[in-house]
Amino acid sequence: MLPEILSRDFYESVSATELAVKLLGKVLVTEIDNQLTSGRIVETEAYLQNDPAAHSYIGETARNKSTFGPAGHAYVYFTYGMHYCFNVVSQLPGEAILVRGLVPLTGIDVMQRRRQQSAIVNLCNGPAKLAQALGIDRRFDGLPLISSPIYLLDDGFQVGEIVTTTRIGISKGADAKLRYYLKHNKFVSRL
DNA sequence: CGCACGATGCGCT
DNA sequence: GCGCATCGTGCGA
Repeated sequence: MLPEILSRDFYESVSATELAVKLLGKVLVTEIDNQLTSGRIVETEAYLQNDPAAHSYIGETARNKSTFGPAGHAYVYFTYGMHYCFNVVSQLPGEAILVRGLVPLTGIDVMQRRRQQSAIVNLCNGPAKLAQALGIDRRFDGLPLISSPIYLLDDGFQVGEIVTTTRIGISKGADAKLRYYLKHNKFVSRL
């Protein structure tokens, strides 16, 4: 099939956990200063309502505002004083899907330059790495994922077996199994 | 290889 | 002040 930009309905018609699974295999694209970069999503995490690990758990603030906005928009946050991470906002207020791993597809030379890293396996295997590789920063927070400079594509790719585990790098809500990744994929951030 | 830790900004208590 | 949905390096085995 011809690649299609995912429509509003894709994001609105499912729960956050379903969306986290449906995003696997889709292609994340950015176009910045005429530079096209893209990668296939192989790892996601769901952050839910009443979820102590979610940024929205404390209620709406300036930082997490985008997670309370429309589904299918970006939530980009800054952390550890140097890293950005990219999420897809889901339907219910405060819910979002963190994208943690991509297979680099287009613009690998651009990603290598942005990351100061030549090994392809190290370009997008982690949430802050893929944000840097695709040039995603604070300017992308709240943008709809429907057109340049950032959007998602369905190119008909069929995912194989999906593994479900606990989420990475959190202390509260650590036993919820809300992380999803494609089995045997080397661009997953951690096994 | 694995583990420990420092970098570094900012939102919240 | 503290702690963070991270990453890279440096050390020891």
